[in-house]
Amino acid sequence: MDARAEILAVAMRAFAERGFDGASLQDIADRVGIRKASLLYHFESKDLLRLAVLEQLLLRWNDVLPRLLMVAAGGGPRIGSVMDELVQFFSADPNRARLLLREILDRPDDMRRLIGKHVAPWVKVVADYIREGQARGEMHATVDPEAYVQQVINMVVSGVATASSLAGALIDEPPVAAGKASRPAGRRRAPTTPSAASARAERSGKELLRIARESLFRERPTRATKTAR
Amino acid sequence: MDARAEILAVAMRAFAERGFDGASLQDIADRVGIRKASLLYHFESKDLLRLAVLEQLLLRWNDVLPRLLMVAAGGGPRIGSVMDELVQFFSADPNRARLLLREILDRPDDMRRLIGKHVAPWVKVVADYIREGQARGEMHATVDPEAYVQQVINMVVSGVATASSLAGALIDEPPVAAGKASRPAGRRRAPTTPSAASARAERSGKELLRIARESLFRERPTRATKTAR
DNA sequence: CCTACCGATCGGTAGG
DNA sequence: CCTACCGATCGGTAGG
Repeated sequence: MDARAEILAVAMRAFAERGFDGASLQDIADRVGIRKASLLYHFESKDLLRLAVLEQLLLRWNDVLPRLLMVAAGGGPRIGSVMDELVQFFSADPNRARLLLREILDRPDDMRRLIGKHVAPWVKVVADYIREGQARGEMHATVDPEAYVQQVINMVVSGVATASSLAGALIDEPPVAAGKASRPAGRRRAPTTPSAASARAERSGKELLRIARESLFRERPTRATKTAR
Repeated sequence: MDARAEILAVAMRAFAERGFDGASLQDIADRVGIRKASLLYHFESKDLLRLAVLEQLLLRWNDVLPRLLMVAAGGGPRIGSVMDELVQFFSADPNRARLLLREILDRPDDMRRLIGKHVAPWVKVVADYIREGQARGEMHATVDPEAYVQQVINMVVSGVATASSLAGALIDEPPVAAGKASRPAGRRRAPTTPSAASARAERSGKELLRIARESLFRERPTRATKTAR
């Protein structure tokens, strides 16, 4: 593999998991299998490495953006698809969410500029789409489009980034099947079986989508089966 | 002021703003106005200082908890008040939200335990309250109570922590009055006037409350005018 | 609470 | 891409 690409991948993980200050160049170099000085041959400084990691993340985001905007502005009446696209991007690699969140905490002013430049434009598009939906009476008139989109983005990014701690601690596994496997009665459960973690993530993700939907659309989005009245 | 209390306050700010690794004992000591060695006389190690800061945060939370649980479980039908209590706690000092978010990112396993111990119990209470509301037909039957509360907590904490970057970049100031002050036509606006920032925060916060409400209650929360059925 | 000091590690450079 | 090295800073200790 291209050395630069491998360094970027390793650095991405390191910055996302331990933070920019917590991750050392020595540590990144070790994981790549080169000397620290060699790493600094490819990236002139730690800060330039950080910027390259961010740039790479933006590039990947630009891959899914066109699809997202087509779904939003084009024919499809499914704003749910926009959400799906968003959720999938960050769920595909939770370190993307963690990295962004850390950058926002570490360098809020820089990130405000970056978000204003790379995110605000398509948020505007989605917000306009919502305004159309409001005009057609499909969406709640009380929705504040920009603020709504901001809250949804926040929910998705932060939700993915904090899922292991928040969902892991607050959500029990779903009942699954009644008493299938014999779980020893003593302790509550294993620290976290991967399957249990994903079950929690699913419950959490389903609720996220429900909240986003229910707070946007006026009626059940599924063909109304003569609700009450 | 008590030296320990002053150190805790300064350390809280430092850890929240720069992260545990990014904040140095030297820096904290300087801001307190003592020597680093003196700081380590009050707190045996940097890690114990971190734990003391976290403990202090939990103590303050325990101050508002009883009020919150009374509102939720007691007579008041206002789950909105629970939200208000939550929002107010973190808005009163955004560093509380930043610190918690950083700890979740830095030590997810530790925080999962801490949340399971100190947060899960009252989440259960609120979730039970929601189940009652569902049984009475006041709240959507599709709500997953635990997952809902988790998402709302996530929204509030992350929302407060990232407000300056996310809301700051995505939300324009509200129209306020039409063309009251003469804003020079050239640049878009000042980097961020404090009043503009708070206006954004208000729009963002209002929408957060709306989303939480609309996705929970079946009808307009105002007195049901003979609900359907 | 201070002065004085420690080994370890940090990001980064010189030179090949 | 490497070896060899740098000054600065880190958390922490000894001793008063």
